[in-house]
Amino acid sequence: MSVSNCGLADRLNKWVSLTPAERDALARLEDRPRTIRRGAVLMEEQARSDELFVVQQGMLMCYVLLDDGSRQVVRFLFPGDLFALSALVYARSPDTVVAVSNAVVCPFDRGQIAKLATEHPRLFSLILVLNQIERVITTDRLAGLGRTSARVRVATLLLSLRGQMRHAGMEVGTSFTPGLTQEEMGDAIGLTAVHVNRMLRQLEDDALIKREGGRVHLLDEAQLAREAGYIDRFEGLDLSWLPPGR
Amino acid sequence: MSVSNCGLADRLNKWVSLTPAERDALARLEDRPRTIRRGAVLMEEQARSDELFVVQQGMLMCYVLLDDGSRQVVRFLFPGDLFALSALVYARSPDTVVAVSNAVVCPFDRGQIAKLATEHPRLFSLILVLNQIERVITTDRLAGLGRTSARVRVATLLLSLRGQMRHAGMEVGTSFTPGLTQEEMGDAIGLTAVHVNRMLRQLEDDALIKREGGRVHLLDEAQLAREAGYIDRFEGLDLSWLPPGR
DNA sequence: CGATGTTTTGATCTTTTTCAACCAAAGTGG
DNA sequence: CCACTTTGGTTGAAAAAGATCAAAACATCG
Repeated sequence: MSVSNCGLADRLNKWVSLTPAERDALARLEDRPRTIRRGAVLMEEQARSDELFVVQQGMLMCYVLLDDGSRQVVRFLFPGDLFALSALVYARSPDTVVAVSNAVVCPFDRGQIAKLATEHPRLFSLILVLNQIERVITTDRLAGLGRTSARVRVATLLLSLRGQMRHAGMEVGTSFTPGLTQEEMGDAIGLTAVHVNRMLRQLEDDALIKREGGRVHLLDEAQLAREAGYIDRFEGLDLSWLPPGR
Repeated sequence: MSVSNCGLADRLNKWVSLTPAERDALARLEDRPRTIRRGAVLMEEQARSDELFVVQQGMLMCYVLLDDGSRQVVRFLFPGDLFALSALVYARSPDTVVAVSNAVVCPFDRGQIAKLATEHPRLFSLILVLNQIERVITTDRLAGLGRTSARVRVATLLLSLRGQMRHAGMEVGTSFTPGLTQEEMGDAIGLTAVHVNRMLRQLEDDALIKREGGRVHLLDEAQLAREAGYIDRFEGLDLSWLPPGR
């Protein structure tokens, strides 16, 4: 059981050393794995739902549709990510979740969270920590959309996708496969597919990246990160305040 | 003590009926009120800090500065809001916090949160709930920045500022005082001050709003909300899963 | 009253979108 | 296995949205 299935436990165990009871509790969140195929919609915006999920394998994305038909991708999900936590607050999902690649997700009941809250204060605290990290990442993206150029947004997207994959335990070196169409990229960073294409070409002409097939090579990572002002929000955490594990 | 000081307890008490012990615990978070003057910087981006805060009175904003000197306001704070929760994860603040009006805030230690986690599971759960609401609001803003026009963004800003004020227990009817310069508004919605001005004028010419002094009247709220696709994220919560209070 | 900061307006410039066409790769059905 | 459709990528030209620059009008506050 405890072999790396790339779920939540492995993610958390990098930060604290989980007790056997805690491992058990986490395992219970992931005891109903569900396989979904690329392109499948896991949850529709506005649909009733009271389940939360852990991603175990693959890549998914969350988006909202605006009145004029345009789409905004609000988040990409990778193994170890929790999602649909909004079910803790709203009866209807605020966004649509779709699988970008084949994937495995594990639904679990809201009641499990209440149980964690009373029986495993440290685990529950870690969920708050995850939430907090996400919030900071989302505000980084907010600043990117509000105040940076198309070129910088594309560079940032590449860096952050790779960063997320790395943190999810996928093997990624200086080259990786985003697995997104240029349209999807554009919807994530507020650009048209056409303009994403031009910016990718520009980055390639400037010898910052190289593309072949679906693969992207980051040729000058330092320069990219400098231009993008990219900060890895999974680095340098300080969790010394956490209550003891049970 | 329990008279409405517009702090966290009053906010939470609208959703659940707090036990005496819970009220006590919350009161302890707010036992060191600090008064700050309009314009004062409460916390600098990148500064070390391990305190969290509750807003008791007034209005503050959080922003980040980008490399090119531009600014993005990421959040406005009102009475009852928690902030600097990022201190639970990072040793350095990701953003700058400044008072937009004279204000009263209450700092408290990270350890208090750990204590809540073990002793008051329901309160701790409610903090997660607050966090979740914020996250959804932030993604709404993300979609706004990525995919909506300047006019819509200005309309949304007005509606959401008023919404936040109302939820903080301030008296606001169809007219209210944003208390922001047009530059600050622009920095919140990714526009220049000049363009904010033009959009405000346009909304006024279309008889959707009226301005006098610092006051804004929402003349046709229904139409504004329709154009903006505005959703009040403090409405319609479902907190039935919460563990019992202690 | 002078000094400073904010709002307003016009003119011009830049960035990004829109529209349209074409191409390559990958499926699909016969 | 081959036409055929579909999907995604690429490029150019024109249009639109918003930014930038500059100046003047207003406010506010010592």
